[in-house]
Amino acid sequence: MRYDGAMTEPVPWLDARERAAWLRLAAMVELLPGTLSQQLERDADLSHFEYYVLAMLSEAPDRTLAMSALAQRTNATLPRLSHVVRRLENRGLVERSGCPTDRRVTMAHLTPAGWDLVVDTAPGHVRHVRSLILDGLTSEQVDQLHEITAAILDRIDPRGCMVDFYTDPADTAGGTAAADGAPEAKTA
Amino acid sequence: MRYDGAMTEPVPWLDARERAAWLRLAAMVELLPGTLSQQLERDADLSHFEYYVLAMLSEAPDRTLAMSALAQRTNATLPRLSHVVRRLENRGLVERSGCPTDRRVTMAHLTPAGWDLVVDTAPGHVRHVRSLILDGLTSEQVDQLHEITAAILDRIDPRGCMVDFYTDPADTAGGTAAADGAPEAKTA
DNA sequence: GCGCATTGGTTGACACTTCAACCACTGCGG
DNA sequence: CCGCAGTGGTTGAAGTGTCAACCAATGCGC
Repeated sequence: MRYDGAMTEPVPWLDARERAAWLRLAAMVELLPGTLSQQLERDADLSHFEYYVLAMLSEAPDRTLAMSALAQRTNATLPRLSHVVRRLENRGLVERSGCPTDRRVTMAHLTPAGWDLVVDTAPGHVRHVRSLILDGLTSEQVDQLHEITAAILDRIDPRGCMVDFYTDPADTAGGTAAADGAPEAKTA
Repeated sequence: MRYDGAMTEPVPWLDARERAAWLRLAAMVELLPGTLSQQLERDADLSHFEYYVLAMLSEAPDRTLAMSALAQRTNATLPRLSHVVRRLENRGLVERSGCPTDRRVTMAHLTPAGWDLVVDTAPGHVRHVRSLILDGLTSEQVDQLHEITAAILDRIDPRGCMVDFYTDPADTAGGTAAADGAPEAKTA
């Protein structure tokens, strides 16, 4: 399983700048998920991923989405989503039902209780995201972060599955009032 | 467990720019760990975290570090590290031994087999990191990434535990030839 | 209309992380 | 020198993610 004993090509080692940037990125990727989940677990007994699932449903038309569509929007594999939705269903936050037109498909629907939970949880979560990420960055850095993450995602997730749902300039004018996709209160 | 029913303070919602940057960051944080581990698992049957542990040991004086020091350098909790090191020890890549001066402390030492594995694996890993992250960014963006991640880490990890070990300008001149801390071949 | 590959989704087993409890040791206050 | 709080580390149980296997339904080729 060794990589390749012979020196096939000179390895383009990282220089100090690259190394420092990469080590910090790695540290952030390691630390951020836990930090995000802590606040949500305390306030709503939800992991960040669970919140994400509920939030995406809360924004969908009819608060309903096919499992595979939901998986794309949440960057999850289908098995993972299936397990999580089952747990959320047991808590009465989500309901599953078959799709009449294509009976392979399972639709996930946000219940009123699930909606209420998202509505109650969103403000605190937005505040938390703001205080962790955005408050420490200048306006230029937010734009830079946007560009950089877009570039990296292109290479990590070639199909660009997720991520580009809310990039459409349609609502750029109105100013979407959501983090992770908080519910749009007006449509409630 | 609802967040806070009453409208205490107006929630500073995210605008379109902030939201887009945040959603991409969240997606990246979700997707990157798996992508990183895949390559290492294929080439060396190591998760990214396991590689990180071996790499940090490979750079330490005498290739040895106390468990708690190693935990800091790898952004891990002590229980997590303890489990992982036990597995690595079972594979003969690491050895544990008591510390004579403070008998509470456990020292973790990289075995020759562990060293060889890191040496063989590092080039492929560096190439992978380069192709995933750095090749898609301009030189300016690498610096921006450095600044942005530093700012975020300040807020996530107030104690700044890890991360600042290799920021010291001492070796900026020599150009450390490491990603995640690959072994410094010259010292071998 | 009959195969058959493909899609959508679920399940169970296994691996890993987290959390709380716990033990051993240190070092400080009296 | 004793008691005790704090540190360093390990362990086992419980929760979560991943992977492979599987099933049902679709729709295409013929």
